[in-house]
Amino acid sequence: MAVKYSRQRQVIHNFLMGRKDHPTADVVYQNVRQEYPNISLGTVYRNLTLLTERGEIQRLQVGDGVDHFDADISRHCHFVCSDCGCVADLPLDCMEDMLADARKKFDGRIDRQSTCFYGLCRDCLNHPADISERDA
Amino acid sequence: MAVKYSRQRQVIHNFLMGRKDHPTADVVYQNVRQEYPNISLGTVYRNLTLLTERGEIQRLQVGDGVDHFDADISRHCHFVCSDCGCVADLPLDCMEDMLADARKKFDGRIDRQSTCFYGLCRDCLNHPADISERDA
DNA sequence: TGTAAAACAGTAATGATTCCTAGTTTTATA
DNA sequence: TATAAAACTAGGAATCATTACTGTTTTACA
Repeated sequence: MAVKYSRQRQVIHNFLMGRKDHPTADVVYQNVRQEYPNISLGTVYRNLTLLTERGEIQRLQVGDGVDHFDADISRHCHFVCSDCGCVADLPLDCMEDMLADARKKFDGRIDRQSTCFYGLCRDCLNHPADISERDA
Repeated sequence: MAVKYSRQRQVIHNFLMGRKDHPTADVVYQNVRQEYPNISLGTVYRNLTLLTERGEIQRLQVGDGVDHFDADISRHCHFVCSDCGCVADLPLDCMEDMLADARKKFDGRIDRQSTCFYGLCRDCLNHPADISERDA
């Protein structure tokens, strides 16, 4: 199935490339809709999947039940705040070594790795009041 | 909220401790039902969540859209086969170093880490016919 | 331009998980 | 042992992210 150009796909990809916060499909939809009012949510999902399959973006599953998308396809780790849910990049030098080590030890083929750290981001550490408000 | 004993919870925990393949909630349900015929799926979910919150098991989100559960709560990586979807343990020595490195570089608090490798398991590598059948 | 393939908008369907409620089990205490 | 409060259960309804379907519009190319 040849891929044809679509304005919608380009707008989606452009939007993603301008963000560093790894938005969800719905966030992409809400934002792209500002400049492209009658794009449909299905189109957003279809193109995010297509771009992912073609390796132009990557899909992140950080464990909050919603897929996030990242236009940065370099190999890097992520951090997810257990309080506010924000997702940030966390580049670590040891990723290559780890992948090599895993390939050495595992009986099978390893193609890629996904590493995610969990904790509290700086903002949530500095504003503990927000946590009690949330739990109240 | 104090935790009271429940037969269902114990059966669920026992079942998980006897498996190394990181079953999903539904697999737990289907199996536990053999010996406990009218346990409900909601009870399975509730107890898996409760056990996870109490740190007696861990929840794995490997990116197939379904939660997996692991009675082994030691720090270890996982491997997920992109073909058959099986989930296996993959212990690596470098996990401690990686966590230390992440804590050094990240401005915030890091509590835990989740690392998952993706590729083809040995069985799927050895039976490439299954792959073409699947795609056909 | 004319046409076939691919993409679209809009909406319905799916499926994992959570929520709800009335009834049951557990546990602490008398 | 009774008993009462708190926690738990079964069963089913509700939620919500994502995918599938359908008739229409774009794109690519002759």
